[in-house]
Amino acid sequence: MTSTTGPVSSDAAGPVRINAMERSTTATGGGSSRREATRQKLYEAAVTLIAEQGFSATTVDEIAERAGVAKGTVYYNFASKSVLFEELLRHGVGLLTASLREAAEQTDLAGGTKVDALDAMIRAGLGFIARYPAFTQLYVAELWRTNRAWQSTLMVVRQQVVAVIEDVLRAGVANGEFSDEIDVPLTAAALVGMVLVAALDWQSFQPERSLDDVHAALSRLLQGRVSGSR
Amino acid sequence: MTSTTGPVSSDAAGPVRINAMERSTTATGGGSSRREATRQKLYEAAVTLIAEQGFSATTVDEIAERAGVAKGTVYYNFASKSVLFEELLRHGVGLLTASLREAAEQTDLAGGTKVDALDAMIRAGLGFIARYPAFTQLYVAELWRTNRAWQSTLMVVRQQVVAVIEDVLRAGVANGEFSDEIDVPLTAAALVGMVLVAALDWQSFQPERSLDDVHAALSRLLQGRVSGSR
DNA sequence: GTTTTTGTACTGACCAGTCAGTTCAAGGCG
DNA sequence: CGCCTTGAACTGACTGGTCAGTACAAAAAC
Repeated sequence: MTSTTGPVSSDAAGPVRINAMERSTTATGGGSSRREATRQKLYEAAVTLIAEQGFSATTVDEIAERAGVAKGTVYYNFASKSVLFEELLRHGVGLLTASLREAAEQTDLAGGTKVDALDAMIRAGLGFIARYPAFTQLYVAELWRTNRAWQSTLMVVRQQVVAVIEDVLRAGVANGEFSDEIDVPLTAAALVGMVLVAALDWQSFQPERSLDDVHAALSRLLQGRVSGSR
Repeated sequence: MTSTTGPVSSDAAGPVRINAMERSTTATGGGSSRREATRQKLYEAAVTLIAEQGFSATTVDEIAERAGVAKGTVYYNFASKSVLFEELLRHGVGLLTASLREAAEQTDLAGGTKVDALDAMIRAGLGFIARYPAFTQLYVAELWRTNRAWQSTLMVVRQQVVAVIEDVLRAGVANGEFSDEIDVPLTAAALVGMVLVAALDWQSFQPERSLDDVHAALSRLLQGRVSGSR
């Protein structure tokens, strides 16, 4: 019921503000809010359970129980366990990319450099991970799996995240702020990894640190202020 | 049978040089080589299957079949599926840390700086991942799981990897090469993440790139040569 | 009166772990 | 050498349990 569990927290009683991806809820365009509330509860329950145990080890009965809902309801709302998971993934990644893109845009509007934009995106990424740790865990754990039914969903979802960063890197190269010798895709992947792993480590092994601490450490690394004492 | 699958390749016909952890193979002190060969086959089979599908989705029957061995043999050699997995983890991480540590030492002996050492470790890490991609996948996917039977094994194993890097960072701070304001644990985690994620991305999504390419990109990032055109 | 949820019961597949029995390899012995 | 013994290593059918997904009648909710 409480939030802090996943990327699906929005007030269940309020109007629907999910980034639309439903097949065709109803013709009215609003979508039944009762149904939507149930889905939210299922997302929240599923995201934590799957993050903790993995997809296969998590049972539909568990998800239903944690969501406070009958098992039949799960199947009334989602075609299968896998479909529930895929929609969860898409939903969460939508939130993440929106957050990153917004951070980059804000910096642009404020007349910041591209380094500033990257920095702001690091902060936004950390903020997202702090708010939705379970989702992040699940994302990392499933992203590099091959041989899985939802391979294609995973590819799409990865590309969305990386693309946001690649855009900023390319813009920086174009305006001369970054070396034109940087490898855009690899650097983007490395940056994602840096933030992801540092943040997960932070959450799992030293949760007492503040977001600012973590941000400062990563920012220093990004700007090459590691070598050179002082 | 071929290697390239996991951190468990050594020639099965050769003398036993496994990092010892056997209960009490025989009194002769050598350990049955037949048994050891079977274990190797099981490790190899398990590492790829678990990397592809995850621990829970991989069945003991599958592992046995891929290893060309009967199911009972798995249980003759390992107390349970989880134990097999834990020993696999420990074995692989042992190889990784040895490789990292060696890279750092070599640099030291050659009179290199600590930045050089980090650079050499990045290269060693990339080499390891290229040789044992399945193990790396599995490591990343399982490392941040909570609520799991092998929590403690995971903690130990993580600490071993991070410690190698932290040591170099601390040495660099001590000799004035690095700023004394860097956050050692966080920076170490970030570096691990940078290498891990960039390498997995490389393997999964742009395998045509050479190790040198990837190394160059990460090295540039490490040394802050991203900003500044040229 | 239509949509959504509930609760319970059921099915069929799948799977971790077991165990009684078989094979292997190495040493002893005639 | 060929034969036997012994214990370690291996086998694979079997068991007990679990779980995804189904079915459906009755109750809420709207």
